Amino acid sequence: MDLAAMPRDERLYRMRHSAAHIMAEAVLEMFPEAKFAIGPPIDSGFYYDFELPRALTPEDLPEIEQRMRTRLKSNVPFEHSEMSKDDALRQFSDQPFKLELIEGIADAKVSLYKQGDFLDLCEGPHVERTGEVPPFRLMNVAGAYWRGDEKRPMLQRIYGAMFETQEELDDYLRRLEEAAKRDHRKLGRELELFASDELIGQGLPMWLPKGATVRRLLEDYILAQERESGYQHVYTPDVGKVELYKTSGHWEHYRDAMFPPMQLEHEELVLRPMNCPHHILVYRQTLHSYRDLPVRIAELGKMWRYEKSGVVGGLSRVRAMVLNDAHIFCRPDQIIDEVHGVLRLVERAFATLQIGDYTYRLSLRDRADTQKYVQDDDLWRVAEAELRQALDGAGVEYYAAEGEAAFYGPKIDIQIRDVVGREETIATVQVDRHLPKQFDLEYVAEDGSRQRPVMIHRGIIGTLERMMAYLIELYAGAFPAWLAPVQAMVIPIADRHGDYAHKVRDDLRHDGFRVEVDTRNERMNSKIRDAQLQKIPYMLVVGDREAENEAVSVRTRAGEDLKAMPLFQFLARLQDEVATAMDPEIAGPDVGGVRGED
RNA sequence: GCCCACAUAGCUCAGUUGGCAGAGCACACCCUUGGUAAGGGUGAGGUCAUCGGUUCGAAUCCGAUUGUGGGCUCCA
Repeated sequence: MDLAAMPRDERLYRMRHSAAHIMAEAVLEMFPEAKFAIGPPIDSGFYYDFELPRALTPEDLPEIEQRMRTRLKSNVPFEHSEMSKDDALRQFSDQPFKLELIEGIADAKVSLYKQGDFLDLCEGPHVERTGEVPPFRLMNVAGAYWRGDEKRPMLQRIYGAMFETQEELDDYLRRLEEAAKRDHRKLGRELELFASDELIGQGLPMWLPKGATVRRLLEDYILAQERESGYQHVYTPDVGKVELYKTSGHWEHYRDAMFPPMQLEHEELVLRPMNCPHHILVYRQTLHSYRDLPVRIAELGKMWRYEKSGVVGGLSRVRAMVLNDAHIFCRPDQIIDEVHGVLRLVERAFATLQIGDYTYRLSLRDRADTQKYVQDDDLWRVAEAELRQALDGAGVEYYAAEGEAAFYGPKIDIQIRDVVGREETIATVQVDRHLPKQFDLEYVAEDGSRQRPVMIHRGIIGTLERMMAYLIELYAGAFPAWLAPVQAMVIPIADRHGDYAHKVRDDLRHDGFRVEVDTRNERMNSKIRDAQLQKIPYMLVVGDREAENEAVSVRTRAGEDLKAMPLFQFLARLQDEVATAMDPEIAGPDVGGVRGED
């Protein structure tokens, strides 16, 4: 079949898959004793897993690449064949991973592909000849468990990037470089947003003054939104007795991710991995009437999770985090409305934050996994139906994903992608009938009977840590004016303008803005450069002319010179900009402007 | 947790076969007082992540620990 006539996806699939085979051939040539496992195409290229006599290093990649290029030049055909399973078992008798794969095949015959002398168990399809494989680049070596199972052997995986043309490949590599530039860990240090210290520990970052300012603004924003939507905020402790988590079921289902308990005189305390049990106990403090429901209990709740040492990093994966958390206790007939309310809050917050690229995921349990999820088929079926109904009613597109549910029920997760394309959950909504039962929650119904409320777990902006990591990368560090840690830097031209510069700063601060004066003994040019690198939205240059006229000369970080204007005029402009940004319904669809600014 | 790599000044990084610890930026001081992306000079700053080993001698070689990065597994 003619490659050019195929859909792009299929063409790329064949090319990438073929490149994986060629790489396996090259690696086997270098290491005749190598055991090779599987090598599929992926989004950006391909990989292949091997068990090798020694560890590969990045220095090995050029040689493997060179051997691959030689094979491309030889332009030999990919030949398809079939053989019986018995023959295949003999053929691959010294390849344990292949043997396992063959044994897992249901058919009597297995499919194989051969290029040159290299024969691989493979369903195909491939390109016709090795010369049809386009430009590629071997990227890195990594460890990966055989069949993704941490109890099986660790193999060495080689990743390659591949696109149809050299231009596309170059473009991909350039995008990776751009992504690295806006990595929140790099910008977090450069912009003094957060830091970590060996003496504190892994996954426990400190929020520096500027990062803390942004966080506080985010907190203030979301708390205000929640108050407007009828949430009641509480404060509850970071710890609880082990007994609390035995009742909730976390101890059984979540213990591996919890910090070990602290032994006190007469009790065992644990750092909480979730806020739900505490909010349940808040609910239980009074007897609720059906008239009171829904009761919406919210908190910026700190949670502690004992994440494995290999996964923590930056702000996106930490061991102590603050979740914009809430639990809605409602009657069954209120569920759909409440879920809709949550989805509306998410959409509004995301619009304000200029988060446009997100997807809805319906996270279901893996039915085969009887350990991870509470066993109660009715509960799961009902909850799933409700979430689907809510999603359909809200008119949003979504996809279902098995094995992504909470242990007590299915979820709607709102997924975003970080700069290098890794998917992460930000917002979540979960309908839960399990915990209300565990804690014997009640409300008094119209007829005086005691009924069990349903509990909706939800987060709008997720954890402050992950949201901050995401926003740093989304904005490339150039926070919109309403969120910027410093909104304006006053730049006096000479020492004699210091008094006026401080007056400008104090006036703006008086109106609630975050303003600093650069009093260093540097030239104006140098101060502008530094304010620019700090991505401060406005630079206010003040010299003789401005001091005489109660004015400021305004320069934006985009490099635009707004010329001199009266201070009150700048103030009005800033007030207007902030108010507009914080209310996207006023702003309309065009709230952008600073996203991606570099 | 597992596989691999890495750790030198606050930051970004040099440091040759084991032989006196380096630069730029940032910081302090002095000169300079300026009009929209880096003015000049001087100076201070390091138990080369930590602990142990090999060696006449270790930033350099070996081991362990801690931390960081890329994956895997997991996950907000």
